Order: sequence, then C-alpha cells, then structure tokens
Amino acid sequence: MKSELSTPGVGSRKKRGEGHTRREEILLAAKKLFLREGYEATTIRRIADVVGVSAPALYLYFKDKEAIMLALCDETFGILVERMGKIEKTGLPPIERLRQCGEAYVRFALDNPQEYWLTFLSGNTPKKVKDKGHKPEAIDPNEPGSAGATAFAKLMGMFRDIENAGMPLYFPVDTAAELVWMSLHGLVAALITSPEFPWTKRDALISGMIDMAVRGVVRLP
Amino acid sequence: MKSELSTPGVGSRKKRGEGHTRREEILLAAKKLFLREGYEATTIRRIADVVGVSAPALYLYFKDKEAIMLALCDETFGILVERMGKIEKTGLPPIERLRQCGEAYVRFALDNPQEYWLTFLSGNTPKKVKDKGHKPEAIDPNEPGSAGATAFAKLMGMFRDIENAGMPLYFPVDTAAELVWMSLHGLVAALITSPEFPWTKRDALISGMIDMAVRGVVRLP
DNA sequence: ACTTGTAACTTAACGTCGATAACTTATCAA
DNA sequence: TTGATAAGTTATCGACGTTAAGTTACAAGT
Repeated sequence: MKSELSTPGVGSRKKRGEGHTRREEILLAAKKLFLREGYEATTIRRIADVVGVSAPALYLYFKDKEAIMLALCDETFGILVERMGKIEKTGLPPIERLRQCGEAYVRFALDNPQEYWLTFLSGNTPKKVKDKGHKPEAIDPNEPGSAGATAFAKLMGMFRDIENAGMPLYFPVDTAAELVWMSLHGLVAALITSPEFPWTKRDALISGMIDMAVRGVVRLP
Repeated sequence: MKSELSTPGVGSRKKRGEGHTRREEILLAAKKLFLREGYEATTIRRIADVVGVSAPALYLYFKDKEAIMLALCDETFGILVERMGKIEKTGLPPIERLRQCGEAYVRFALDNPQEYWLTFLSGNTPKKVKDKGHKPEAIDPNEPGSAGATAFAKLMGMFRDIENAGMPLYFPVDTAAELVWMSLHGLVAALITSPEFPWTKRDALISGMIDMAVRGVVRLP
C-alpha cells in the first residue's frame, strides 16, 4: 500500500528537489532527455543521473522505461485535448472550427514529435496506446493512453456539425473523419520521421493539406 | 578489394546453401526474422544462427545491422518501382494513371507492411533510407536506399503530365505531389500501425482517399 | 528510549545487445 | 610446397534494461 496519505506528499526523504516529488522529478528529467536525444537514445541510467539517484531507483516509481514515456505522452496529449476544447467553444462556423482544429492538431504534433511518434507511429509501443489510441467509443479518460482518443473524438464530432449545418459530405461522417485525420496524420508522420528532407515550405504544406482535405471531403457551395 | 571476379561467386567455401552466396543467405534469413519478429527484436546473433555461422561473420558482408535492413528495403521497393513503371507505360489518361499508381502504392504498402514500416515509419531506421527515401532529385538508382526515391519521382512526373494535359492544379507540382503522397502515406501508416482498429471498410478508405486527394489537388472541369 | 516496520534508496550483478580485435582455417594461384 | 588471401572463429568490450539483495532514514508504538 502506498501511504501518501499521512501528511500528503511531504512525508518522504526529499533530499533534493524540495518543491517536487521524486516522480515528478523523474518525469521532468526524462522529458528533457527524450526531447533532446530521442527515446531510444535516452537511457535509464542517464535519466537517473540527471535526477541525482541511482538507476534502479526509477523502478520504484515506474514499471519500466515505457511506463515513463507513457506517462509523458498522457501529460502531453492532455494539452492537445485542452486546446481543441477551446476551439470547440468558439462560436465560429463549423468548417472554420474544423480548419482550426486541424491546424492545432498538426502544430501540436510537430511541437511534440517524440510523444506523437511513440503514440501513433512506433509499432512496438505499448499495446494500450495503439489499441485505444483514437477509438471514438468507450473512452475512459482516466486510463493512460486515452488522451489521444479524446482528441480524435472531438475531430469527429465536428464533421457531424458540418453536416448538420447543411453542407453535405462526399463520405459518411465516420469515413470522412478517418480520411481527414489520416491525411493530417500522414503530413505529420512525414515531417516527423523525415524532418531533414527538403520538403516544400512547411506552412504551405500544413495549410495546403487542410485545404485539400476540406475540398476533398465536404461539398462546397 | 572484393574479388568476386575470378570464377564468379563460386570460389568461396560454400559449406551450406549451395545455390546461394553467403550474402544472399544472410539477407534471406534476416528478412524472415525481420518480418516475423520486427527490426528491434531481431538480433545479429539470431540471424547468424539461422544462417549457420557465427555472429561476427555477418560483419564481413554488411557494415552493421542497419546495412542489412537497408539492402532488404531496396530489394522490396524495387518491386514497387517495377509495378509503377508498368502503369506509366499504359496509354491511359494521366489522371487515371495517377489513380492507378496511388492504388498500387497503397496495395504494395499493405502487402509489405514490415518493409514499409521500416522504411517510412520506424524512427530508428537508417538515416539513409529516410534522407533519400523519396528525394525527387539527384537519384542514383544503383545506390542503396534510392528505390523508394524512384517511386516518388514517378508519382511526381505524373502531376506534370496532368498539368500539361490542361488540368490546372491548386498547388505547384512539387507541393501537390508531396500532399498526395502524404495523404496516402497517412492512410497506409494508420492501417499498418493499427490494423486491429475498427476502421470503416478498408477498400472504401483506399478509393476514398484517392478521390479526396485528386479532388483536393486538381481542378476538375 | 528502544524496538520495529517500512519507504526510499544503494551496490552488485545478470543476461543480452551490437560491435571489434585477434587468431585460425580453407582454398587456390604461383 | 608455399604463402597470400578470403572466410571464418573465439574471446571480449562496453552499454543497455532490469532484478536481487542489502542498507539507511525516519515515524510510530510500546
């Protein structure tokens, strides 16, 4: 039993980072290293060094290396859900909300390439992330790996709004959502896994992909 | 200097696979293991075991583990280039050729998911594959890692044909090619990394994505 | 005040990985 | 027969993720 109950969170040893718990310190150090060096290149020992403890100490707080990254992914995708929630709440016409959400999604992914790669690209990632990665149904928002799912669900709801606003789609809503998400996903995947490739201007690709997807999916007047 | 020149290929020891050279045996064994277990899970020692030699022996034929995979990717993507070449040679209208090439590309990727993942999705893939993976310029077809490049170049040439046939594009040719490739890439990536996800009908997604991309990129009369 | 329990560590080590160095054997041209 | 060379081998390196087992700090119970 974890006894974070008596004098909550202040009971421990707390030699180092006075303001944080060990768990938070580990996540902070791991995030810094994952972002700078990449997932594979970041070693458990290196994280432990930065935190200032021995390597096995990390296993007191996380089951294994994957669990550390998983926790970071959740943390990060929470931000995306938050951002998309804000856009949803604006009173903009639904098609404009779709555009903004699409752009937000892409920007977010490019700002967090490691987390995005681990969640959606890496094949040998924890099954949980992939299985529940963007399932529109049966989401438990408190389970790790489901933040991305919530984001996808929001995108999908937007297509219903567009149709309800009187603009017909070339596809059923679920197919339309999948196609648009996949095209944005492809853009992001390419830019992330081959950032050094001489793509044409990045901003043009982003807005271009959104234009292409919208024009290809919704019948404009 | 490699002296495969005197009595070509038959000079060696040749204890085992009589019909093959060691190099081919290694590639065969590696391919089997990569496809069954994945890149990371396949070890040098395991490949060597299957071939029937010691692990360091592999380093006589390949610089490192990456080089083995690079050779395999090239081999596979050669088939794709071949298929797309056939489609190119048909006298079909350019937009129909584009559609068929797009479909061929997707089908190929879904038929060879492991190779596709290794070449375009896996983050720890050899830099060369990513760098030269689909570069439209400066292609040396005899250098490893350029087969995918040739395929992309073919796709790009098709857009020039479309424009020359009098159908204007919403984007410059290079951007158009990148966008269409990226959207197909996204479709493929999603289906490969999350095959168990309840996507709407697969064939509908493929033809739907092609329709969406074409409608989004080329101004139809 | 002294024991006891336990959370939070440590050091040591295991097994495996990719890769290299250094030695050995087989083959064949001279 | 020799001796160069191709084609291996065994032994080993350093680094990895992870586990086992021992140690220290500290709060509560008596």
